[in-house]
Amino acid sequence: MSSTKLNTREKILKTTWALLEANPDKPVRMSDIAKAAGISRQALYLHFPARSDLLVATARYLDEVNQVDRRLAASRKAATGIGRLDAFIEAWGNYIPEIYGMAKAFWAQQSSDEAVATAWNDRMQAVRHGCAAAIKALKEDGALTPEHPPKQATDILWMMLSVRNWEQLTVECGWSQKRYITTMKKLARQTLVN
Amino acid sequence: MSSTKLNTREKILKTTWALLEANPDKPVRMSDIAKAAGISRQALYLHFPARSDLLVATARYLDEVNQVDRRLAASRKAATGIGRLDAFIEAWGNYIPEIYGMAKAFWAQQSSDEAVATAWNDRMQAVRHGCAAAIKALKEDGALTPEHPPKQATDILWMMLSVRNWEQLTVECGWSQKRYITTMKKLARQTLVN
DNA sequence: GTGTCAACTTTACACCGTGTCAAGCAAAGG
DNA sequence: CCTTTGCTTGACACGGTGTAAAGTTGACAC
Repeated sequence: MSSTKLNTREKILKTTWALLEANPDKPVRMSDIAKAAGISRQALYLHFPARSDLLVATARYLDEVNQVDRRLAASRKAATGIGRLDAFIEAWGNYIPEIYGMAKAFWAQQSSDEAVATAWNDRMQAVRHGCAAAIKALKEDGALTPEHPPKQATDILWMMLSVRNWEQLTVECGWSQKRYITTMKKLARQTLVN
Repeated sequence: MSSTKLNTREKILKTTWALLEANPDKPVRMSDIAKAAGISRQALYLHFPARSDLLVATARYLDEVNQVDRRLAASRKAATGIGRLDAFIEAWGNYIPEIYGMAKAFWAQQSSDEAVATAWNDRMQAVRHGCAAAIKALKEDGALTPEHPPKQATDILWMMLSVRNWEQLTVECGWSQKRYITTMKKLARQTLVN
């Protein structure tokens, strides 16, 4: 069988993610992975030159499992107006909570290698891109009014707290972050039932 | 001088944070810290039995620097209504962005020790507590209407994305997370200018 | 002065996880 | 039968953490 190597590689990736998922708090050692996959530690290095390569490959492997390409495509070619929002929720709704779990597990791996961080940033960026595209599309549909409407103070607080995590999304949506927060503060004062 | 040891300890903590801040992407080694502080590596272990202890101590040290206690107190005993929001913004406004930078630097240290993770979780929790208290207080003041008002789709998307990060806050504010998202989706459909 | 104690120094080393090197082995396929 | 492929075992170098032991310096007590 010439596909033995491919099978082993697949098995390694599967096992790696299984271990990461099972221990989202502790770094998983190469020897642990080898043992769980039923192969020698050296065979691991035969397939992946370094631990960081294995981690990056596992991240890519998860893209397939989670059909990220399909989601990206789906959220791009969605209908208009309310249909767009439905499509967006359908495409990303269950993936967004999951990707946080994955990020946590990879974070715990403590790889100092930049490739691992980059690979993961790319994945988070894909989600942000998807969200930004959806918002933009809704805006173009006229489903959103261009000005910020009055908001409740809770909303403003939520946004102040979340804007840091999603600063890239803010930029992609064409909102200046600083100005955004300032506006939020101002609106908070205006809209409070004082 | 009997305060030599205290001075050295202070110097170590200061140096450690300086190095963390300077390299928020790379783990800082004990030898690096010792060198920067102008002492031997062993002196470090004399003050802090392990690297994780030093990291935890540095986190606590930052609490003092950032006057977290004062902020917590200030956001608790604030005025009512609009004054509360002002007090909240004054107390936490500049700290919240900063704490993300700190978290990043500590995250990069790749300490597998649970104490470090716990220490940092506690700090993030303190911020969440502060926010939750402010929101609750505003609610009690009657500054917020009890029902969710109509929202723009952007708001809902923001919240859907941020709710994961701040699930604890959701709980503390007495909101069920699942129900929150469901409500958000429903409101999104209702309020879209379709 | 002498002695003592505390803070720190230097040197050396054990441990652990990553990554490497070398030699061997079993099975598929010409 | 012989070669190639995909693995095996065993040994080891390296770097960073943490430990152990003996030596040095300076402040203060008597």
